[in-house]
Amino acid sequence: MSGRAATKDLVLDAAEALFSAKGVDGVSLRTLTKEAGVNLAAVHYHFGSKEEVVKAVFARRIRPMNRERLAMLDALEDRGRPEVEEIVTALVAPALRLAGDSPDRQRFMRLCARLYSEPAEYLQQLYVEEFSQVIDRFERVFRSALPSLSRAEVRRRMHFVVGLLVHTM
Amino acid sequence: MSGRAATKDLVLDAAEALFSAKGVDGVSLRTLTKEAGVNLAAVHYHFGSKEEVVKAVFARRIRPMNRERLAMLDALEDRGRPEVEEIVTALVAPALRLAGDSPDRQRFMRLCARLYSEPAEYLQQLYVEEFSQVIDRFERVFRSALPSLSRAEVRRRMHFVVGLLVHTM
DNA sequence: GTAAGATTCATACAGACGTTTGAATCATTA
DNA sequence: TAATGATTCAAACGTCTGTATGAATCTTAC
Repeated sequence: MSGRAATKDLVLDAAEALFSAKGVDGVSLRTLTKEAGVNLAAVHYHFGSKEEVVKAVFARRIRPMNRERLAMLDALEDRGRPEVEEIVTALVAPALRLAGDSPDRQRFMRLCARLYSEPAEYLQQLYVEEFSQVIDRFERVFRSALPSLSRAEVRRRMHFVVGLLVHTM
Repeated sequence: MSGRAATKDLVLDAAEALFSAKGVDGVSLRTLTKEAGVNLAAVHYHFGSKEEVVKAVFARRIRPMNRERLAMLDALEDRGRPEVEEIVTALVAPALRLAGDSPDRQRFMRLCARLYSEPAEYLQQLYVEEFSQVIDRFERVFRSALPSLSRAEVRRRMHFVVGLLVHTM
C-alpha cells in the first residue's frame, strides 16, 4: 500500500516537470518513467494511459484549489449573506495562491498555459468534471447576492472575471 | 520552376497553421503534407527534414523583419548621425509590424511563443544565423551614438529593450 | 521532338511510440 | 508459514513516425 502512492507520485512529479519543460508530446513514457525511476508499465498499471497521466497532473493541482474555493464560500455563507466582493475573493484568491510562490508552481502554470493554448479534446472532459460544480455553485451564490441581474448577465460577468484571472496568470 | 516555389509555400503555409494549432510535435509529416495537398516525400526533397521545415517557417517571417531593421538603419545613417530614439525605433517598429495586423500573423506569434517557451536545440543555430548580423550592427550603431557607455553596458541595455519587446509581443 | 534535369509519386525501412501481457516479486493476513 | 492480492518487471505487440529510394512524370532548352 505504501509503494502504490509513492510510485504514482513519482510519476506525477516527473510528468509535471518534464511536460512543462518539453511539452506533453515531447516526452515519451520511456523518458518519463526512466526519469521517475519506475518501470514503464507502472504508468498503465496506475493510470491506464498517457492521457490519464496528463489529467492526473492537472487534477492534482486544480482539485485543492477548487476545494478551497468552495470552503471559502461555505465559510462566507455560514456568517450570513455574503457581499459580492467577498464572493469574488473566494473565486480569485485560491487561483492566485495556486499560481503563487514556489518554482514548481510557476512551472505548473507554464504547463497550464501550454495546455490552454493547445486544447486537446481529452482534456475538455476534465475541465467539465473539475469546474462544473464550482461554476454552478458560484453562479447560485452570485445570483442570490445580485437578485436584480438575469442569469445570463451573471454568467457573462463571471466569464469576464475568470477570463481576466486566466489572462493575468 | 513554377511548381517548386508553389509546393514549398504550400508546405510552409500548412506547417505554420498546423504547428501553431497543435504544436510541432503534434503534427506528423503525413498530416502536414496531406493538408498541404503535396506528396509526403516533397518535404525531404525541398527541405531535407522536418526540423528544416520548422526553421523555414520561422525564417520566412523573421528574415524580412530583420532586413527592414537594417534598411531603416541604412536610411538613418544616410542622413547623418542617428539619434538613440531613432535607432530604438528601427529595432522595435519592424517587430511590432510583424506581430501586427492579420490573423495569420497572430497565429505565427503564438507559434513563436511556443517555440520560445520550449527551446529546441536545432533552433538555436537558426537564432544565431538570423539575428547575429542584426545584433552586431545595432550594437555598433548604438555605441557610436552613445560613446560614453561601455560595450557591456550597451549590450545590457539592448538586451533589456529586446526582452521588453518579446514580452509585450 | 528529344535529351536532361527538376519534381512528384508510391512504397519501403528502421526506430520510437503507447500499450499489453504474463511471469516474478512484494506485502498482507490468517 | 501458507496463501492471497497488490505491485513490479522484462519482453513483446502493432502502429505511427521521420527518412530514404528509385521509378514515373513533368519542364525546359536545344
